[in-house]
Amino acid sequence: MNKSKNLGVSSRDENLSQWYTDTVLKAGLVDYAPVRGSMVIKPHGYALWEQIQKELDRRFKETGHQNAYFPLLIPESFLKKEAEHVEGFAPEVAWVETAGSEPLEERLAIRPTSEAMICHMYAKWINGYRDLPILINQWANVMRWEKTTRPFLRTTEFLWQEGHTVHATKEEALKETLLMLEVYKDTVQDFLAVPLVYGQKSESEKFAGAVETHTIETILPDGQALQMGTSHYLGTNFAKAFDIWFQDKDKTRKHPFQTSWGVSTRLIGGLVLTHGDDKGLILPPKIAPIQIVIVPIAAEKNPKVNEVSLKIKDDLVEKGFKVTYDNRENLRPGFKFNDWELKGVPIRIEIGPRDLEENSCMVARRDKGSKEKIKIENISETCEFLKSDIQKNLFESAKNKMESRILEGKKTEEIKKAIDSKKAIWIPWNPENKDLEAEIKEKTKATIRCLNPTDESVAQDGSKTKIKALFSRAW
RNA sequence: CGGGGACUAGCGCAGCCUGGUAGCGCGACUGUUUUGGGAACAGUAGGUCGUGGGUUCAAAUCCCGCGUCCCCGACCA
Repeated sequence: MNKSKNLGVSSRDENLSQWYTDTVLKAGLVDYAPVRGSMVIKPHGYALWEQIQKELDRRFKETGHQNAYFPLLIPESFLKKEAEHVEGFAPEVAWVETAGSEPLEERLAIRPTSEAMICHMYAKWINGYRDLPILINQWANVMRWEKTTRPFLRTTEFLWQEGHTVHATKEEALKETLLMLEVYKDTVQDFLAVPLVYGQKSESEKFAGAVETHTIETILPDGQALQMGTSHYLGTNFAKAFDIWFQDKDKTRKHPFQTSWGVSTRLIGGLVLTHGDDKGLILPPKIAPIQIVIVPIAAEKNPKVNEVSLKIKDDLVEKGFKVTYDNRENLRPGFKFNDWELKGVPIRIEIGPRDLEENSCMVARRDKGSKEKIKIENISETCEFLKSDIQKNLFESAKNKMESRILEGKKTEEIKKAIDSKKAIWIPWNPENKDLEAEIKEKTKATIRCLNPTDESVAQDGSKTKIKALFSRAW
């Protein structure tokens, strides 16, 4: 690679952080905007978000949810109603205090999340059990004034979806919480090919105002965890704070049970960090906005190259592939190969005069870097195979690598060593006994990413437990 | 939010220490030859040196404030 041309990215192994910044910028996913922590999501990056949206939205609707849209601005008094909630978000909230030159009577928060606004509305809408369940999702932007920002992974403003549901019974709400975690898990693993660990959050790590938080996380190449989505069981905490009541079948007035769940553009960050290499992005075929790029060689002198390329393109489009024909005249083929590799396109077809003589073309796969000669009549079959094989290969190799970064330990003393060697580690844990969690964080910077069931073991305080905790540092 | 670094043409950088007419490479544009892993030659265009103050006859260069970014730590989808 010719780095002096400045089209390359830095080494992934040497400095993952720098590699990430280079890659998202040079692959054209984002650009920095003038306000600290804010970014432009450029077309190639936004196309990834659109793919994620499309896939999730379909699954939300299949599970009975509807989309709606709630306002951006939340009166300060609403935000204050749930004590833990306001405390959790207070440091990150941006406020609107004036309109034109007039100071507002009440400050308005730019939503850091929408529980307050949505619960206020739900209180109006819910009267009896026949009004339940309410299963609403919204696609929106939110704002959190973060201290350290990185494109996609943590930005001041970000795009996400937030589901907010209301149920007559606790069982139904708990079931919903886990159902949506399952939807996230399937989408991320199957569609983004990003392997996950998942489970419940500890008390200290859960969402401000929730009873339970369930999470999906991936362990990145540097051994650090990235939280990629959360699903919360809110119990009646918000119903009480926002005065949401319903009259049940037994004629008594009750608070309903709620959930909320969300994933954000951070998913794109996780996708990039999981699959890239020193040439740039690698996109799994299912999410790739461009699955196949066709690069013609010496087409200006050989009109037939153009003709055949376009025919192949049409055939592949007809078969349902997302195909781009790169007929830019001013660039040589070698440049185009590198350019599309940087952008992560999974399959590349090369066609030149030599191929025409043999009725063949070259087909290259981005994940392994290999290429082979294929008869033109077999192209769509080959692409069909590559589409599923690349998807499978990316997930399996990412999964193996992730698993090699997760250790099974017995004692809390093992945590430091694991963290120092860039690993995450499971430790038998008694969640009731919390002081040690803070101490471990102090000493090792590792936090509990999630809790999972395990065989009966001895916990940190010598008690018997059937729970283990995954410790790692977090991005 | 602390500690360190950066900001000069679209991109990457030199110039700053020691103040005195803004430079290099890549890219862009025009033309010709090229095209199977980042093309070659010739010509052309492109800059209020991040921003606001100060010192000076004179500031990209020295001093102070502010902004944004990067790296490393403390807090978080």
